[in-house]
Amino acid sequence: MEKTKEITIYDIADRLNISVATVSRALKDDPVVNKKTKKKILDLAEKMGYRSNHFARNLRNQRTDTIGVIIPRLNSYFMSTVIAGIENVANAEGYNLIITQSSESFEKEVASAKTMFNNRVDGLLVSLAYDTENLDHFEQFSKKNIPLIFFDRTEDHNRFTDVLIDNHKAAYDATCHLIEQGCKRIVHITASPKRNVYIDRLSGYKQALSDHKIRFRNDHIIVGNLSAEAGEEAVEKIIRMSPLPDGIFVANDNCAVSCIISLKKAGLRVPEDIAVVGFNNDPVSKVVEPNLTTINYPGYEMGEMAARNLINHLNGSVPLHSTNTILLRSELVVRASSLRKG
Amino acid sequence: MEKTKEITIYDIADRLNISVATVSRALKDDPVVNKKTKKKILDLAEKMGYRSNHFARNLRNQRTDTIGVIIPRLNSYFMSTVIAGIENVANAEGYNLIITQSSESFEKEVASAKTMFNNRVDGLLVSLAYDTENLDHFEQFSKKNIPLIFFDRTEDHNRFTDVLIDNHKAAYDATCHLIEQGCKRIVHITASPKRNVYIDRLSGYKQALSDHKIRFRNDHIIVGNLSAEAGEEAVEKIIRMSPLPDGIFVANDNCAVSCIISLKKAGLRVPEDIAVVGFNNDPVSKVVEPNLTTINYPGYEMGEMAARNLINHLNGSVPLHSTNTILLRSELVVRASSLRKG
DNA sequence: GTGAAAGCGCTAACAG
DNA sequence: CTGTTAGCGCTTTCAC
Repeated sequence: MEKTKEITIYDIADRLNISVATVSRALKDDPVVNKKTKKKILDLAEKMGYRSNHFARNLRNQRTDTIGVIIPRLNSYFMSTVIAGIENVANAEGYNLIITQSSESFEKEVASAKTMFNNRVDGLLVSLAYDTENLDHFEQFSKKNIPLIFFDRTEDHNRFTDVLIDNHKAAYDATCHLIEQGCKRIVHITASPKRNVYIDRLSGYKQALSDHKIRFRNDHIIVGNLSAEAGEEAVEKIIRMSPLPDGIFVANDNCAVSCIISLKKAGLRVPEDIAVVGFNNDPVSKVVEPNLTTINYPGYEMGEMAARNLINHLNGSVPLHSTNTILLRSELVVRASSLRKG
Repeated sequence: MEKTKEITIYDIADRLNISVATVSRALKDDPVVNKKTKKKILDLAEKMGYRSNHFARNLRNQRTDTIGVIIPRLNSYFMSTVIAGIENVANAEGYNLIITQSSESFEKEVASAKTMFNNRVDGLLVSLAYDTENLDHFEQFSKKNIPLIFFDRTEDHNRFTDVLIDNHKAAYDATCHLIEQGCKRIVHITASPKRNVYIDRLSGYKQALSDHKIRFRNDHIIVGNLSAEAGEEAVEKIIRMSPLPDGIFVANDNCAVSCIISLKKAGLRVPEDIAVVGFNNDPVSKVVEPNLTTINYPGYEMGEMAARNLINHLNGSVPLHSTNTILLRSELVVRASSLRKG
């Protein structure tokens, strides 16, 4: 695995009989260097195949131009678009991304945080694992004033910035929509309310019921992991309920789609017997029949926003802790799976 | 953005009145260090919040423990699973990932390659952009003996390793299946055959026709970008063909699903009037009605395989250029969209 | 405008 | 088993 020798600024300096200081300056386009000298240096550097050594530079500069990203899983359309948004902004600003997946495990998240810390990322973007219960593993960043932004999945705190949608309101809107469509017995399928997103969606759901004088029933909450399998299991429970529910609000699209498929298999009509609303606006919502009513969740924008904000912190143009929560707009997208009127 | 001072091995050495060399050794768990000394060092390091400086280390070691990944886009289920596979192996082996998207643009891919080069990745995993026409931008890696592996999307060459499925055979199987189901006029929807995957799928399609004595017709090839929109446009063309085709083999699932939806809108029955087969086994293939027959494409395994292979090269346990092509198994998954018999 | 030189933090001879 | 020391390649004062 031997590599051919790297060209350094010393090689260039030698060949040109000038000092490394001048070469270093020329390479950074320092205006203090004589134009002709600069041109000579740049030309020779090109010709010799010089590339700057990031480590030497980082060692001096104490920065890495790297942003760390910790996400639960890279397996949803939503997360892909978030990453795409982050990548887009970060690359344009000359930052690299280091991405790790916590696989929804608190332990792996702690390990990831450590990796990021040791790699001295300049800043960190995090969407929390499902069962993360405290943020102690991020204290090290806050101690060193390394900016950290949570997106989508967060946790109560008052030290970092969050980029979110208003999950409470989105869930409220979704539930109200079902009620307006005539639903009176609405089941909510969600994940165990440890994470903000599920807590807030649940509270929005409850609020909508309460505002419409519908009594909240605990047995109308079905908790699972929001997978396709969870959807099937939930439907099994639902069809055994009496009286039969007439609406389902599911906290993500994949599970909602699975519910629709299972309901149909069970001989129920969607939306006539049971209306369904999902969450995320995954492309699959336009494939399932009937098409799924859902909440449009701006993943790409969320990624861009989180990255932009982080980089603003890094550039010092925005002081740390100046922003606490950035809310992105989301909206209900009504499709056939919930339309029982007009 | 001031950071609190970092602890270095010098600080530890000072406090313990020993040399930095010993500290350095202890930190790497060098067996040559006295056990008691080692324990003292490790304890103090922990207590002082020491973290090793990767740059200083890299500067010395000339390696980064970083693997670069260049992909066209992070927006498909397939690509997400590939990345998950790569990430899994890389993390387990102590490597970090730097990921960039070429956004299907040759220019961005060249820029990405340069970024990777300047970041001195130890190795590189690449899936080529759609319109990449030459591999000149990867020559720099090969010159420096930096191992480079292409996965999925590749290009003729004889210098790097490829990790692939047998696209020709998969397409052959898919087409034969349609023929066995009684299809005689099979349209193939694909992307412009610049990339191996599309070239090979086309050739598999042709071979299947020829083996069944069906004449190849140029107007049965519809070229687009395999998006959902491309699917709609393709169907518009198809329904104007006379005689009407009775089978469609689409080079990816998203587009195939869009075709099914459009065909149904046009009043055609799938599979009775037109049978459809896709490619990738994206989860959406089990949502569309009828469920989509497709090729199961092992993305996660492909990612793992590519990463594992690269790391073997890096560890020197496998000499560079020792393997040229790794073929992964793929298979036809028959579902309702193509079943016209039995 | 340019140069000399002191590190940034770590590792690996080499010497003891 | 431990210490001394010379760099890895670059940036940045401080002189000139």
